[in-house]
Amino acid sequence: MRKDKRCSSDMEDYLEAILVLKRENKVARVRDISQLMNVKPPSVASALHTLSRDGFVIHESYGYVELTPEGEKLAKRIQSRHEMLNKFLREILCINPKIAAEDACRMEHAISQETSRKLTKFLEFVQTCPDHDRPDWLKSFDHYFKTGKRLKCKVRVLKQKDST
Amino acid sequence: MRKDKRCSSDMEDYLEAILVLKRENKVARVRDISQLMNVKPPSVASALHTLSRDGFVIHESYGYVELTPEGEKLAKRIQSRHEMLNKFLREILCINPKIAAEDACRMEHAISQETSRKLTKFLEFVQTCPDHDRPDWLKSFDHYFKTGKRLKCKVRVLKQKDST
DNA sequence: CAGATATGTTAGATTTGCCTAACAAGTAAA
DNA sequence: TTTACTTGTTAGGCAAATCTAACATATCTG
Repeated sequence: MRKDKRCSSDMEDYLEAILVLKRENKVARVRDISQLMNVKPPSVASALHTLSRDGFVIHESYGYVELTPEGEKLAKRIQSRHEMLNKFLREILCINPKIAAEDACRMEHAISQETSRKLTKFLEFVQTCPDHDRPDWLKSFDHYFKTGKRLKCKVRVLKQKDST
Repeated sequence: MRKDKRCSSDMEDYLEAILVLKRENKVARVRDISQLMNVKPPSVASALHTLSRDGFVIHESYGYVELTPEGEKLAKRIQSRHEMLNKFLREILCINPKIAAEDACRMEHAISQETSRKLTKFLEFVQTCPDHDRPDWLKSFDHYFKTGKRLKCKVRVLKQKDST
């Protein structure tokens, strides 16, 4: 099995932007990418050249930008990491949304597949928690974060039945 | 209050390496930095120039490398993030140590102060958990990760006393 | 102390990604 | 259809970070 092709964080960001634009507008154009990413059009042109050379996009002069299967796969991976990290930061750590978004943007390029998978599972675990709202320990963490003090832990009582 | 001076992730890595070397060997030399960071000595020289220009290190030709107070403060901040992330990845997510180390290395440059603080608190919370070993929900997460199935949750029983 | 070895520096090339300025192509409207 | 406007491309430059090759300094050892 051939290994996944790789690219720089910067190029990953371009792929992600292209995916977003195609979802929102059906097509991705140089101008839109440029605006979304806060770079000038020539930077986009240059990036597209690189991404095209490496087989992640198809782009003919003055045309729309298309993702290759390889490019789409990578873009989707990046984007799902982005969303997952965002959720983790906001819902578990209660980071303010603006900062969470910025952090997720950078972290998505920093984490391994293993960490990505584990974090995803972690979120799933918390979200499918039998508690109607946030699980008990997460509320307890909130309190700990705000006050530095630990709520009395109900679980403790139960656990003691195992020890004599 | 003046804002903290900033530098690139690459330069942050140099600062961190210098701090590590000073801790281990009392002094930091170009060669050691070069070996620790897997770059060639001229790259170190060039980085030291930059860091020196920006007030993070003091380095006279052929001498040891010293951190300025500013540089030391930043280096310590990076390093504590590094350790914190490492711990989080290993102890909460049970990532294999080698991968955890690599991820921590990259993530330390990606997270904001807010995320850093919250994660630190989160770790503290787990580690000061009344359970003798790992808190209940963490064991439960392990099981969830391995099997995809949720253990019956003892807490649930207790919580029900609050309803109705 | 003098040569050999290790360490550090300088010069200059390369890569990546960004920019501005100038030009080219497409689109819309008079 | 010809002019004006928008969009895209090319050329060329800059900054960061890396490298190799060549040179300089320091240190060790006979």
